[in-house]
Amino acid sequence: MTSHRPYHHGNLRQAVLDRAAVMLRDRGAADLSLRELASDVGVTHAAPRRYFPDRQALLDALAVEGFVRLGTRLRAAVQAAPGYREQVRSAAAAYLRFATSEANLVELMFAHNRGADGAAVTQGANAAFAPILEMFRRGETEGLLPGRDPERVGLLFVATIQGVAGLINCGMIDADRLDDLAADVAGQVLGPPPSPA
Amino acid sequence: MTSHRPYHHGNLRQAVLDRAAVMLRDRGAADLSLRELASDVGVTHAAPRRYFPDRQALLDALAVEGFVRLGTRLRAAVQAAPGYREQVRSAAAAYLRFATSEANLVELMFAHNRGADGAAVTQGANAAFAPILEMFRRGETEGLLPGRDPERVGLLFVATIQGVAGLINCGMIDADRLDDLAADVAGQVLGPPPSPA
DNA sequence: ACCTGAACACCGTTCAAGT
DNA sequence: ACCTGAACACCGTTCAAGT
Repeated sequence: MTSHRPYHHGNLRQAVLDRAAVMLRDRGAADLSLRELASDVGVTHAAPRRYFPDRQALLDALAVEGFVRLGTRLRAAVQAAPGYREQVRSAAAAYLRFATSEANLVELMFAHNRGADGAAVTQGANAAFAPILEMFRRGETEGLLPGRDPERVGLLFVATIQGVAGLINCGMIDADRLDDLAADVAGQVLGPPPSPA
Repeated sequence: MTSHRPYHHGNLRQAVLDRAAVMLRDRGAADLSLRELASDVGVTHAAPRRYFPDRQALLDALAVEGFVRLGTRLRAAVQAAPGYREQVRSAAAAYLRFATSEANLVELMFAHNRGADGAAVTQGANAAFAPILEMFRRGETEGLLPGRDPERVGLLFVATIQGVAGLINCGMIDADRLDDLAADVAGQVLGPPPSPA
């Protein structure tokens, strides 16, 4: 009960960010209050302003963190799968799992009203999608993408999977079709399977 | 200058909704203030509450209106194109044009935190996508979708095109690739073109 | 350098009261 | 039935002042 405590012990920026991530997941970006955040972390309402000049800066920082996490998941999903075709499906499933379990975060990550350094978010997004791009580039060198630009395929893959995630999150697709749809998306970009019949 | 005016002359609900649509387009859903809206329309802040029990109800109503407009555009785009393949590309292009010119509205339409009667939004979405579904059902009966479920194709089509729109709106794809990408998406769901070479 | 505390203008929501 | 006006608890943002 040491009263009149000094300032803040550790890293205030990260403490605010961590608490904000919880608040975002539970209640969404619209309900994210800087004052409540500061109070939760044990600091006055104006203190976080040293690290986040305004509310949007905090939201952007959360989006950047989200893309870091997504990139890690995607890289792991690709590495864990044995062959090219399985990698595409694994990446799709990992993306859908992340996007549906962190719906509020993903909505923020792809929001189009950003703050002064919104470029950092776009840069984070590109970094997160790097494993996807590398995967399709490998597919090209292995001759599995006949006559197709791997960048274009990667772009459509990301768009499709993000679109599916959005339709699931806003209630237009049943969530239990997740793995089913991941395979569908993979099949669409890859073309028909080799010879299942 | 007739002072001390009576209540409100016309349809307050629609007046608020119309003004809100402008505010949404210009500044986004986060900046939409019921008090400012009421003031703009010439009524006290509590008056709109008769028609929109809370802020979210207004946002949901805007989303429903958005889906009505989108459905009209999609139906027109399909009807204006001569053949099946052109219809798919035309619908894709129309969707992308709508989604990029009304970025804030589309973001709201696909938001996943909705109010008490969020089911009305989902219902509006399904109605808007009906022309797409009908288009692919026709494609099936004409034998142009060999061995594929038209509902599934329609779902992936909408997801992909909505995903592309999202990537454009958040700055991850150049907007000038719009028609190019529309053709790409159409090509992806339709398979390779008949015999262009 | 980092945080406090007061102040400003705004917000959504509620509700008794007016016409 | 429809709207007003006051009240409540909350916001983001600013800034002089403290340590």
